Amino acid sequence: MAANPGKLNRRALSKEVRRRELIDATIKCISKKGLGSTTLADVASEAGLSQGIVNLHFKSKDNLLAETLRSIADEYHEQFMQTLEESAPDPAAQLLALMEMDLKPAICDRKKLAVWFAFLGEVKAVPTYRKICSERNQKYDRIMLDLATDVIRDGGYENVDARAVADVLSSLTDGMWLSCLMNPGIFDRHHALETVRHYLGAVFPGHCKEE
Amino acid sequence: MAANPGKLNRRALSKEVRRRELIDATIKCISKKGLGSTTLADVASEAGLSQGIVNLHFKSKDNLLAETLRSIADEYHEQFMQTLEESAPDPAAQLLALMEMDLKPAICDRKKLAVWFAFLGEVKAVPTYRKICSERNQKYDRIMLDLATDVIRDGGYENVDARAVADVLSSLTDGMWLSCLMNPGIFDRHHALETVRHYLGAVFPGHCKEE
Amino acid sequence: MAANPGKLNRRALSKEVRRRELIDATIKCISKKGLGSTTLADVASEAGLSQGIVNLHFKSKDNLLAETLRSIADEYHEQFMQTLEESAPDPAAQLLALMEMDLKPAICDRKKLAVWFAFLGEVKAVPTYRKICSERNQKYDRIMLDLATDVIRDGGYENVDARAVADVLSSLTDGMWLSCLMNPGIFDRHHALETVRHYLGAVFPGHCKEE
Amino acid sequence: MAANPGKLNRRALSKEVRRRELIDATIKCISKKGLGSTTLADVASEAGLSQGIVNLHFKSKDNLLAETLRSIADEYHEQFMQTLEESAPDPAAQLLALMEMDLKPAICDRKKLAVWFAFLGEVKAVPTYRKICSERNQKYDRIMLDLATDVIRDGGYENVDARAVADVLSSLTDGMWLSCLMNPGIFDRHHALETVRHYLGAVFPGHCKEE
DNA sequence: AATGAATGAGCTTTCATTCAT
DNA sequence: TATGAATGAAAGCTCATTCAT
Repeated sequence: MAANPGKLNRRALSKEVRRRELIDATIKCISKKGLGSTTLADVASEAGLSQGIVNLHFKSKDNLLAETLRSIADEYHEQFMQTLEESAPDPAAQLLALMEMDLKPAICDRKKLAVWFAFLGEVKAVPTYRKICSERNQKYDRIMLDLATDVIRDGGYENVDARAVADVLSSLTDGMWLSCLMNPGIFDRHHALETVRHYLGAVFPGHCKEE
Repeated sequence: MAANPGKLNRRALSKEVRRRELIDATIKCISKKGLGSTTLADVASEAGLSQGIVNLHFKSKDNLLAETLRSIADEYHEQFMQTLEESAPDPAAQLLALMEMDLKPAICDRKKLAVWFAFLGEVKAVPTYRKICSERNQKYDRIMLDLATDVIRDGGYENVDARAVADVLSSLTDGMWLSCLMNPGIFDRHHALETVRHYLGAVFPGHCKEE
Repeated sequence: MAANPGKLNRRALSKEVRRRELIDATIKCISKKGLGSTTLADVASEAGLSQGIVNLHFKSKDNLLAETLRSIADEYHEQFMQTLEESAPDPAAQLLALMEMDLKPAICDRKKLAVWFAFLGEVKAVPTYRKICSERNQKYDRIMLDLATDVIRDGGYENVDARAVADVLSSLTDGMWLSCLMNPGIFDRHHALETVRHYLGAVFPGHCKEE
Repeated sequence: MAANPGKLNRRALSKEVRRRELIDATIKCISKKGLGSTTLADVASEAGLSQGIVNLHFKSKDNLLAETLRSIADEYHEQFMQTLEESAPDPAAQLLALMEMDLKPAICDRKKLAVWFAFLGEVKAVPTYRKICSERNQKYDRIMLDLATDVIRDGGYENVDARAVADVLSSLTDGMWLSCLMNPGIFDRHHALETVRHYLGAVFPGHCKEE
């Protein structure tokens, strides 16, 4: 159908590549200067491109920021689902694997966390952000809840509340991330992981022993 | 001693009152429009005063924002210390009281949390903010750690790690606040409190039974 | 007629004193920060008085500046006339005395010259300033011209143009002042005086010999 | 031919040309309104361009002003050097030519002088200005001094001080310019030139006779 | 598709001036 | 008279956006 499908593909690819480059540049800028001080000029300069480039590819700054947030959320989602699969089928192992994932250097990284919390900080004021963030959270909460339910059922922990376990685990992730963001040099990934194990060992003594 | 103490006091007072009004207006604006979209004109207008008023009393916008953050931190600090005193001397009761405090409507309030997280979101980019926030956190962490240590010693929970307990509790607070901020209408204070009790009941079964 | 003449006098005096203080403060400020950067707050602060004081005594900033310029011009005028009298009646001696006066530390002083030239710099844009400055200059030019005419007549320098002599002397003053203003540390009062004598010795060899 | 030729031209202009236009507009504005009353809006409007244009090309107002001063100094420098060359090799002729140049309508022009003295007026307060102005002056003083030395040596005026001659000539220029600036309508270029000749005739009777 | 000069709305900040005390 | 908090107009500057090339 197309006169030059190869060229079209190349073009389409190149367009996607540019968007990727710009989003990456945006992440770098926000991490360095904060959301409030990041300008389109900063982003273009970081990407080694020209002034008007962002409006060309993203139409507006608001759009670029929303896409950047979406991109971060998507990236996390991919990691999350992959971890979930790889650690199947034992729900207890899955829970632990997910918590470990949240502490992996690739995810629990000050630069990325800075961007994530920068957007979180505008959540109440920018409905678009809230939608993206809360959708993400609800999805994971649901999965964590299911896993906790399975562990309880399989392990005979009838008096443990799955909802509470899921909430604590979610909170632990948020809390550890904030700690990592705010106490650079002090925050200890290893120690954080032990805290997670401490909690899981306390509620599921048979399955998750502290090391 | 002073020639005209009454007048002096009134003047000094009035200046402090103005600053208070402007900080309150700032909090309202940030909560409504976000940190990035709050202008000095917004603040002045919210306070019912004129354009130049903020620079008159705070010298610069940056300074106003830092003072606002400090004010929020101070307010929390007061509540924290008061709660600590009122619930003394039982350390287990104190721990629970502090967690309950964090869920009090006056503190776990979307408006205030929005402001708090707005500043947190800029923490990596603005050293001033990080200093204020991390000082605050370290202080409370220390107190929570001491309380947990006391509970463990008094209750004979030799195999429980006080550090881990303190970290989980800190994380729980952050996690619940984020949940409150992001899921208006869904977040349930009572339910959150039960989650806290669920955790404390798990680590300190003799002292903090779930209701 | 006045109910309390003593008090009225004191008031009148004090009012004049305040104006004097404020004009002096203005001169200090302009000399330090320049005409363009001097604010009423600077002036009030320099005078150790409060914000609104200038508008109270001078009605407006423009007025303060005009009065300041007038004050400088008046001060110069007094010195000029006194020098003229004291060196009378020999016109050649008077000419030399006036030129020496222009180099006196009290007049050829970087601080005062800075203020004088600051106003001169706005002469084209501010008619008020031009009026004050050019009236001053015309008057002195006239006197210098008369003195030169007398010297020429008395000394038999028929082929010397009095007009030209007066112009050169006026120019010399301006040029030396500019030199003093721009080359602090390098400008040499003594040397400048010799330059003046060099000129006068050249046109009036019998009367003004170089030393 | 083009749909909007004016607009097209605007964009096509080189960066250097834009800067030139803006400096010219600045000179016009300062000459009209004075240094203290010239705003960036004035400059942009005078250039027929938009508000933000100056900050785009000059980064700041201070920078624009410094560049403007430098441009004026450069322009004078070019004229000076050209005159020096064209009137070589007779030093007496060169001296006279340079003085004549200072009185040329293109240089002894109220508009340009207003700008020059506006900057001079801020010299003590703005070190940048002083540097530009005093560098300029020192260079010309040096050249005048050399020329005077040559005339003295060549003409056998052993008892004339070259330094004094150079200083008088510099002062004459400044004085005549001030006179031109302050006495519009009265100042007479021809008469001023005669004053110069009067002086040169007095010190170098063999070389520079009055006409 | 990409550039970057130009725009202009909107921001922070300064400051002469006013006015209740 | 004197104060200094408050005003509000006007300034310099930033930056998202546009558009001719």
